This record gives sequence, structure tokens and C-alpha cells, in this order.
Amino acid sequence: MPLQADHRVTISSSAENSDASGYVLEDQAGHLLRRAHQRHSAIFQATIGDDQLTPLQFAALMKLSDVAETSQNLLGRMTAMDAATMQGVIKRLIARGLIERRPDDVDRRRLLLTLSQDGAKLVRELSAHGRAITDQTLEPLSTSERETFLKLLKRLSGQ
Amino acid sequence: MPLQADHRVTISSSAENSDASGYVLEDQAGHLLRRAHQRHSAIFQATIGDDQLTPLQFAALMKLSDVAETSQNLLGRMTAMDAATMQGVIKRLIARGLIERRPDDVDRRRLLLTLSQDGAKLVRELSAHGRAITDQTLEPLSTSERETFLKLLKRLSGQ
DNA sequence: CCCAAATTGTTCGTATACAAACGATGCAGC
DNA sequence: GCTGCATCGTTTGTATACGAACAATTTGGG
Repeated sequence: MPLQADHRVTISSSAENSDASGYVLEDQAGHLLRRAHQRHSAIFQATIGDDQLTPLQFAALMKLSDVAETSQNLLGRMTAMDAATMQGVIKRLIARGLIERRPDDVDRRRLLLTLSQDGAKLVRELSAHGRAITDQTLEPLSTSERETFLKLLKRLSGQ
Repeated sequence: MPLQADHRVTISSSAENSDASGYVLEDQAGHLLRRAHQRHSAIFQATIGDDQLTPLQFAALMKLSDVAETSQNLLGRMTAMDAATMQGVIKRLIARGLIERRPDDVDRRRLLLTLSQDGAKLVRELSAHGRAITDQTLEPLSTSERETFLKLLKRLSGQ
């Protein structure tokens, strides 16, 4: 059986018969969430205005600007990062001088984190970019569709 | 200022004033997409019935069962994986004996991929699990909400 | 007072995710 | 026929993502 020209794709007989397995990748929630997330990451990278900053680092900084000081573990839980991931994100933010860390006098297992002055400054500078990123991510939707989408997405986020 | 008991969280004054920066992490599309995707990955891991299989590998297998044979590059594009990622996923699927690879006689830059017999068998066995995963991911939504959500999510996926 | 269980944070290993660079190959235009 | 550009796949490096294991510390119950 010769392969088709150009793309070299051969459709299997089950696909020709309206996909007998009933599994269309393009319709699966997981696949679509991944793609939507990838598109969001690309918008973030193009819009944030600091090519050393990643979405996770930005989330940690923004949450720290809300709470002023918190433990590393709690920051991870507030930003949906597990302990190993949090450790790496914190390490890079400290290396950039954007946050500071001190042991908790009361519970010596804990480390307490705060924004440094540079971190606070960056947060003030990039907050508007953060909102623009969300806006651009949701750009294909009308105002009421955005509301509906976010409401449903929150229910799927386990929060 | 003494830290609060238990969680050691101090709310910054901007947060007390209804979050002056206007950036609430929990309301951002990017954050919510990430959490929804994490929840999906956890459901996948718990439901797929093969703890050596990852969502990306499963997607590649399911797409290959549709198309019978295709190039590595095209498979990557059909499953939203870039070339470097695809290379790693393919390597692991070949190592498990689930797919086979041969050079394209017509265009020697290309490699052509197909499911092996073991891969085809695994696809038959796990297709239903794949549909169950999507079902469980969308479980918090009613039927009409699912339809609405997927429609909107597709628009945000760039497809 | 002791001990088991839990919590916090680090490290390791594996799997994406993707930009950038590179080599091999193909193609179109001159 | 040659060349520039594009495509394909690999490799490298960095950043998550997360399970598992470990050490240090805390806590509550016996």
C-alpha cells in the first residue's frame, strides 16, 4: 500500500469507520487543557516583559505580595506547587534577589519567605502585565463566555 | 509585629485594602488551567491502569491507532508536542516495544512510526480507560456544562 | 517521659516543555 | 549545477511536575 504523498499519513480502517474506539484525541478534556495551557505559556512569555521570569515564579511573587510573609510549604500550597517544585522555584527567585528567606523562630522546620525590595519593585512593575496576560489568554471569548468559562474551570480545578 | 499562630501568614496592607494590585492569583486563567491540568493528570494516573504510561505517551498511541502510520514530526504536530518532547516520548514508547519506527524511503529526513502488535493490543485494552478519564475529569459539570466548557476550551486552545 | 505519626524541606530520578543549535536532507530559483 | 532556505530529527540546557526517600523537628497520646 503506497503511502500518501506529502504528509505520509495512512488512516487506519478503524478511523475510516468513524473511529470505532470512540476516542478522539482532539475532543478530550486533558488534551485541550494541555493545549490551552501551552497557549497561555506562550502569551505569558511574550507579554511579561522579563524573559528570566516564568509563570510559576511570577505566581509565587504575586502571592507573596499579597501575604507579605509565609512559610515555603504554605506558599507552595497557595500556588499549587508541590514541595519539590516549590524548592526549585524558590531557589531561582532567591538567586535573582527577588525574595528573602529566614528560619521560623517558633517552628524550626519552617522557612519563612518575603519579597525583597527588588521583588516588590518587580511586582509593582509587572502586575499590569499579569492582568494583560489573562486578558489575552481569554481574548477569544466574550465577557459572558469568560465568566462562564472561569466558573466551570474553577470547578474542574478542585478549588 | 508578631506573626500569626499556626500558619505564619501575614497579610500585606495592599491585600487588606481589597488587593490594590487587582491581581488575584486564584482568578487567573493560567493558574486555573494549570490546576485543572494537574487534577486531570492525577485522574489519568489513577485510572489508566498502567503505571508506566503517561498522558503524552497515551496520546501518541491513540493518535497512531487512528492514522496507522505517520512521520514523527507530524505525530508531534497532531498531538501538540514539540520536536524535542516528541523525541523523548517516542524513545520511551520504542523502549517498551509499543511502537515501531522505520526510515521513509521517499524523504530520508523522515522517520515513520506505527503501532507494534503490543501497542495495538494496549490501545484496545485502554481505550475505555481513556474515555473514563475524560469523564471523571469533567465529572463536576453537567452534560450541558461539559458541552459549553469544551466548546470554549477549544477556542482557547488555538484549534 | 517516650514514642509513633505527622510536618517541613531537600534531594534524586524520571517525564514533560521548549528554545536554541546542529547535521542531514529536500526543494525551488537562478 | 549551485545555493539559500526550509524541513526533519537529535541534542543540550533550563524549568517545571511529582513520587519517593530521607533527615530534622513538632505534636499528641499512652
